[in-house]
Amino acid sequence: MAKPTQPNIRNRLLAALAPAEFAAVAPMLTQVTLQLGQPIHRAGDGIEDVFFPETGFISALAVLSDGYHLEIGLIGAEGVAGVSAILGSDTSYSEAMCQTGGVAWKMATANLRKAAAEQPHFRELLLKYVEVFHIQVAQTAACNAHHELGQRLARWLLGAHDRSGVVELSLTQDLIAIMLGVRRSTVSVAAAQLQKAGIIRYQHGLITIVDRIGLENAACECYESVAGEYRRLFGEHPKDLPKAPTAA
Amino acid sequence: MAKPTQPNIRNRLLAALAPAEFAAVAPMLTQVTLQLGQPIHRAGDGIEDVFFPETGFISALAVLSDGYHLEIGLIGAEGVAGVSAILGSDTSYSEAMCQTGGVAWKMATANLRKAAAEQPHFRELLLKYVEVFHIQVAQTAACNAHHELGQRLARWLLGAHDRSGVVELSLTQDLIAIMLGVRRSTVSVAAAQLQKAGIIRYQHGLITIVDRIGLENAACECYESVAGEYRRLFGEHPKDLPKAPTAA
DNA sequence: TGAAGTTTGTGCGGTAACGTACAAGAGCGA
DNA sequence: TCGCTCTTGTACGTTACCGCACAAACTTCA
Repeated sequence: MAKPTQPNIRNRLLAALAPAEFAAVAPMLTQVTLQLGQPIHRAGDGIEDVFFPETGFISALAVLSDGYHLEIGLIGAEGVAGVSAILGSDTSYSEAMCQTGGVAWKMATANLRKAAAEQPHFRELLLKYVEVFHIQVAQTAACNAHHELGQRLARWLLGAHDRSGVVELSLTQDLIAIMLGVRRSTVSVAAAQLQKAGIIRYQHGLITIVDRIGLENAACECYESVAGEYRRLFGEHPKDLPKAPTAA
Repeated sequence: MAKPTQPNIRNRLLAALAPAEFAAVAPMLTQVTLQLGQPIHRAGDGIEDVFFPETGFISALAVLSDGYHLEIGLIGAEGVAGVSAILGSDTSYSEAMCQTGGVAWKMATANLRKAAAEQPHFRELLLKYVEVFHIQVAQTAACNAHHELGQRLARWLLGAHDRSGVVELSLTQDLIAIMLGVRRSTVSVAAAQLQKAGIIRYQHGLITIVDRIGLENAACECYESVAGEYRRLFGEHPKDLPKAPTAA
């Protein structure tokens, strides 16, 4: 249970490795459970381990000195938390926090570097992931400046749906407001509109995605644009994209 | 004139190389002149060459489908335009455009990869630069969402000052408005306030920084926070930072 | 079943920036 | 020197979101 076998791996970076590469990397992985709200990395602190999520997702957050938080990227089974370590840095510039309960593979930073040095394909994959994550952050910057909250909320829920794989998300509007960098009451209004349109349903910390297509239509282009980059990373066709299931 | 000698190099990434490494890299460099407004990379196009600025600076821009532009990062002599190529991608996700006349060293992407593979210190330096650039983008995302335009304008002017090294910047308010993702008239109001405070002076496409310290005080924390990361990249002490000169 | 804590709805004055329009000033070329 | 173009100032109604406050609804647990 503590050590992975590749057929059971859901993290797509690890799953994309050739069997020989995976065999070399597997002993460095330890399965850990992530709790809702658990801090993964703290801004300015050292990165001891990186995390390859299996289920659930992790938010990367920029933190300003007045305590303001803003999500800059979501990390799920398609990625890894701790891109700074991949690039050779010892400290995390962003805060990383688990937004759902979940399971992840933990790897010590020193092992990550060793593996990246010895497995060229692994290194290339990690760097390409860094690039797509970078694109996600850049798109988020433009999105925050230009798109309305309703669209951004829809976009965020789509990202959370993709990464969690479930239609019922344990999320308060308060938490979402922090992620999107707006007032909680502003989220409340935008969420009410989505609910009125029959796209989502929610009560008391539980959001249900009822109409995935409707949610995609309500979101800005930023969702599809970033999702396309992730598909490209894993060599998927632009069409025939596998979609997470939708509630009745 | 077409080939560099290291003592004359102003680009700090190239200047930081050991003499032997530089000797290996130098034959790959060609000096080019950049014109104001010249596109360096186009979003979605291939990256044929990367550019190490010597003088002047380049903006990286996110572009949305409605034509909206927003600057996500500034690149001057401390960096290189074309981070995607460093990470192994063939296409640029962002638009890069020269904002001032200037000179840069051009290097073919294939040569960049060859050099990075053969010169480990060069590769490490490039990846660490990518990380700091990433920090800059993330900080900009939070800044756009949270700080007022007056502060953001001051921050942007400081970045332009640092990278150009001159106090007289040939920049219209129209261009600055695009960079900051706001109306031109909004920039006009914010710029007038800075001028009234005696911090800058401007007329018809020429902005002069009169009071550098005043500008730093008018800017949000984001300037200092990112500038500190760049100092760290080049191993400078947090204090004793070299400042560009200020107009009388 | 009652109390306490959490989550959400709603209202309201305030404000930064939008969107647009027009006028005035500055520089450039004929 | 006269116009044309580029750049900047300014105005004004509109809007999205802030900042805050309070009530209502739901959940949990004693």
